[in-house]
Amino acid sequence: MKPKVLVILGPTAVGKSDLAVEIARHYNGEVISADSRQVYKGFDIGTGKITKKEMRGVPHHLLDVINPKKIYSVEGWKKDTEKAIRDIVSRGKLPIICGGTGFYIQSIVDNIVLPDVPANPELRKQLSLKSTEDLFSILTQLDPNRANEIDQKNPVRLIRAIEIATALGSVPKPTHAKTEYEFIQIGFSLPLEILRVKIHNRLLSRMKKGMLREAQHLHAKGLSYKRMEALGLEYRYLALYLQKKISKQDMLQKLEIEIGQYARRQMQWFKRDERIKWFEPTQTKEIYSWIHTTLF
RNA sequence: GCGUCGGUGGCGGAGUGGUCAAUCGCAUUUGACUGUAAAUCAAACGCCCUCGGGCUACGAAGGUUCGAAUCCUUCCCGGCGCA
Repeated sequence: MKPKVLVILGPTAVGKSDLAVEIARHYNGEVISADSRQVYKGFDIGTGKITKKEMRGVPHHLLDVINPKKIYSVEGWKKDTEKAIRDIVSRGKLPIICGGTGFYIQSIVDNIVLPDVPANPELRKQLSLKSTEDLFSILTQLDPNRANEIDQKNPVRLIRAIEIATALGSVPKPTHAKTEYEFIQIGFSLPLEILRVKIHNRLLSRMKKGMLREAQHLHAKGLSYKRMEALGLEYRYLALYLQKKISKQDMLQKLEIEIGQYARRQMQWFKRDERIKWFEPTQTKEIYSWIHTTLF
């Protein structure tokens, strides 16, 4: 029988992290974070990273694994996570993946094998100057099949596809390898209106906790505003505010909206995976009984 | 009270006689997702039916005109200036 891995997912602000700790304590588990921003060192308050105290003795993996100046992505996360799972299982404990980055989660659950083409900064820089139309026609020449399926107006996708096609001659179809684990996915959700209220309150509390200072500090230590903007949400708007490009009020207002939109996008992603068993975070009893029967 | 500028769709804000259900931005909704995924991107968005069309709309009411968001009159509301 394959070892089981529990996956706890859901949109931002539903309260995944706390529940993950609870469940980990209950089932002798360790948590692996599936959050594309919490991997960065120093991104604490703005990402709502769990604190040592909140971990309550439960080991957490994939937090603070890299300097934010460096680019981290699915590939790295997947490799690191595979390693963490192996390690946790070998010690007879239950791995619990917890996070809201759908793509990361899917990469491990479906064991997506992505083409092994490292980023080509030189090429990316060059391509980033081109219009989407140009990018599309370049891709069409390199790999008409991929061009046929790709989102023609999405520069990020186009650039990556060109990057792969340049290295490999064409863009191979992604394959799904067999997994050595059985993933059990449980999702937490709440109606958007409620999520928005929680987001509002959380934003204020993050401000009180010194999110602004955190951003200032990161910049003082050499993290460019440009990079912060690229990372999105909190750090993007904090950076804009610190550069005096927007007012504080604007920052808070826009952030609240954008985080809500982000939550929507997360749900959009998760929605299509029918294997996910959904709960509202308050249904503790049901959650535990379901986990119990699926786990054993 | 007088003068003046203005009142446009959920909001901001174009449009100043026809081609306007009304540019655009935002919000909202729906959706995409092959190494940036908190990123990136798309569609819809007055109401009613199927393309096409019909209906109701640009503060209110009248009027001018073949035709008005656009011109005129009165009224209501807001900003500013003078009292």
